[in-house]
Amino acid sequence: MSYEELAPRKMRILKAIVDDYIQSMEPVGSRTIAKKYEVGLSSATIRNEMADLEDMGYLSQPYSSAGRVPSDKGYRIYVDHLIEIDESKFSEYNRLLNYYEQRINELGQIIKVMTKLISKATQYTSFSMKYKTRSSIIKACQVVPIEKGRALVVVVLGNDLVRNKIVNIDYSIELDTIVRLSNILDRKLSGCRAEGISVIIVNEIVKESCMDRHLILPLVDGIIDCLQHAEEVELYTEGASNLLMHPEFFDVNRAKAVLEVVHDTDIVVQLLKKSAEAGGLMVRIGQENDFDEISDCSIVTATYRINDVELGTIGVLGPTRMDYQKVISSLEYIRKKLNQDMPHRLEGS
Amino acid sequence: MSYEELAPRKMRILKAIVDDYIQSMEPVGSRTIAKKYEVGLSSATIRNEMADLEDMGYLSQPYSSAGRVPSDKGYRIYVDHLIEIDESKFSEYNRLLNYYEQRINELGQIIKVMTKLISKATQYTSFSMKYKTRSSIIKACQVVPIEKGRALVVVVLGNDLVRNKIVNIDYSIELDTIVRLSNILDRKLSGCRAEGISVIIVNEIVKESCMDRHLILPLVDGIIDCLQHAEEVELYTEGASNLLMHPEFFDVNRAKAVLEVVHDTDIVVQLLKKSAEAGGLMVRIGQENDFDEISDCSIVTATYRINDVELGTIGVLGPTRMDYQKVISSLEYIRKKLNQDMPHRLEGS
DNA sequence: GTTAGCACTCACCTATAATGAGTGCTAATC
DNA sequence: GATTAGCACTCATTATAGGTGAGTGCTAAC
Repeated sequence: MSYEELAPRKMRILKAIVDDYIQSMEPVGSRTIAKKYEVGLSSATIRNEMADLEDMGYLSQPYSSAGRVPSDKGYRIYVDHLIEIDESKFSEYNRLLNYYEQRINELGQIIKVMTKLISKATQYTSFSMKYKTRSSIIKACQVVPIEKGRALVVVVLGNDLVRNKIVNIDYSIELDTIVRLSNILDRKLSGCRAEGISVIIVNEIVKESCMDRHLILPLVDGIIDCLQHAEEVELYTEGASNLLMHPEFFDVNRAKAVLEVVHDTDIVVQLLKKSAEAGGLMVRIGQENDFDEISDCSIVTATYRINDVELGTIGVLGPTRMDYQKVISSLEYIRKKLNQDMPHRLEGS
Repeated sequence: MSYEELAPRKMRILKAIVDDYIQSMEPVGSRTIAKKYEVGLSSATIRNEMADLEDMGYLSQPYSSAGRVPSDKGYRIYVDHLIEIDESKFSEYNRLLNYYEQRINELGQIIKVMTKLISKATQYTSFSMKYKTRSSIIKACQVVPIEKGRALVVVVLGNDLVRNKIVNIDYSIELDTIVRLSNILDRKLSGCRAEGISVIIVNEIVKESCMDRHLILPLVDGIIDCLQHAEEVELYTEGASNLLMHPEFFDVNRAKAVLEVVHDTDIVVQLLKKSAEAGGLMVRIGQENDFDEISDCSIVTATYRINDVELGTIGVLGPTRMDYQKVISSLEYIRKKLNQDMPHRLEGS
């Protein structure tokens, strides 16, 4: 969709309307704009401009003599051209972040904390998603004997994520055989990409171990299982009930529909993944969302990368009448923060 | 609290009132009882009995000329003495359960599925909690080398739960040293209870490995870390938004307060743990709950054990006006089901 | 001990009127 | 030609008042 250029004055008025409506949720009238915002114009002139903006589809009127309300198209132009990102206000994040700093020991944890902060600060619902691994190179793998007939397969993946699975093995296999096997598997498979475990490699393992194929297969299957699970994502939701604070969800049915989406892991992951594809920041407004249940909601997502390694995606879901400025600024702020903090963290522990 | 004995007729009337109110949420009048329920009495007589029941605190009146509503005390006597558990209706569970049966591969999974079914069937919110491990005997432990200076500690616990942690080790340690160390650790610590890793054992390990103490300590610390995390619980929530379907939560503020509790992992765990202490089935009605936010809610919890091994706790949260009969029957049904299914599962995979 | 009858209470519903924020249009002004 | 002031009109929202009915407590009769 391309948007015709709008005269600067129309832009100013549109911005004022959206700003006001975001704050009050009341249809905003021409007099309000004339009084509260510094557009040196009378209400009558503004009235005319508003009529134009409505004709162009940026505003709409709930009923004939009410004020104007931004349409999805209006929000879109607001988000694309009228927002002023202001990161100066987020010192609160810093304070809270420092508090957590010391106890953060895992890569994903920092994003989790951010998610919590965002939901607190914005009063919307926020999500964070992290691929359990993306660069699924096998860094190391090992077989741990548990007891006769059973062993644990452990795989360490490219980004230090660990996956494991208990497998049943032949009763006849002795403990030290497992240790030997474990070393062979580790040597053969380390460095492999997930999809690179070919039959050829398995054959080599069989040959080198001098053992029967059917004794080894359960172990290899276990390893492959670990890798498949590795494509899973970890989802973290914060502040779902915040949505109930916003008047648009005072109606129980609306609220229920939205909360069902919020609690549906599959849908949320789908939504966040879209952002990852697009890369960087993404705003989907109202009907632009694929799901009808949230056609009166907006989603802002940001996917963070360092050295082309995808760290995760953070998303915020709120009513279409969302404080885009605050949300977008927050996510941008976090991007800076991550770029600043993560590199040393990545080489560090 | 001890409750005075109630005359059988009063009991019958009380049951009728609670049954009706649970279904309709409307204050129930004497005429309704006389017509809909088979107590061969006139409305006037019932009126007198109701007045008595109100005096005794089992009922209350929203306003002077309205019907009666059960009080917490009324629900209590209903739950304790008037419920008929009927498990015949839950064939639906069976059908759904069979569908999932094949894909259940983990111990806790079956409880998760049950949780989902319950929330669907009852239209309330349900939880399941599982200790990540309770019998924290070390079944096996192993050190997996990842790369120079780093290794992965893996601990398999009594109930087949696996925990792991990446630790930094001295740069000078060679790969085969780790393998040797791993075997020593496994031999020395297998069979240990979590709290039984004494300094003596560590000293033995140091001696046998002929290595410096400070080289080994990071590994031992890693193992201990794994065990400490083992006391954590896993919580699973299903159907949070179901609560919004019940009229008592049409008010946004009530709904928000309750949903906040539902989403607060710590509080929910606390609630469910209480049940574990009490053992078996537990019903907490309205004000009996420790948290004000849910003083208009009831919680039914059931902790399941087999051979004194705690499998987990399932809980249902809904409005005080809850279909206790259905909820309690469901949880009892599941207890039967678990006793039937789990034993072979436990020895099996 | 039980029941029928009756006056009384009080939430809830409905209709109507009053209010006021906001508009579109027209004519006067810069 | 663009801007503004003025005015009649629209329509959601709020307040008020009367009517309705479910349910009670009490009394007297069975």
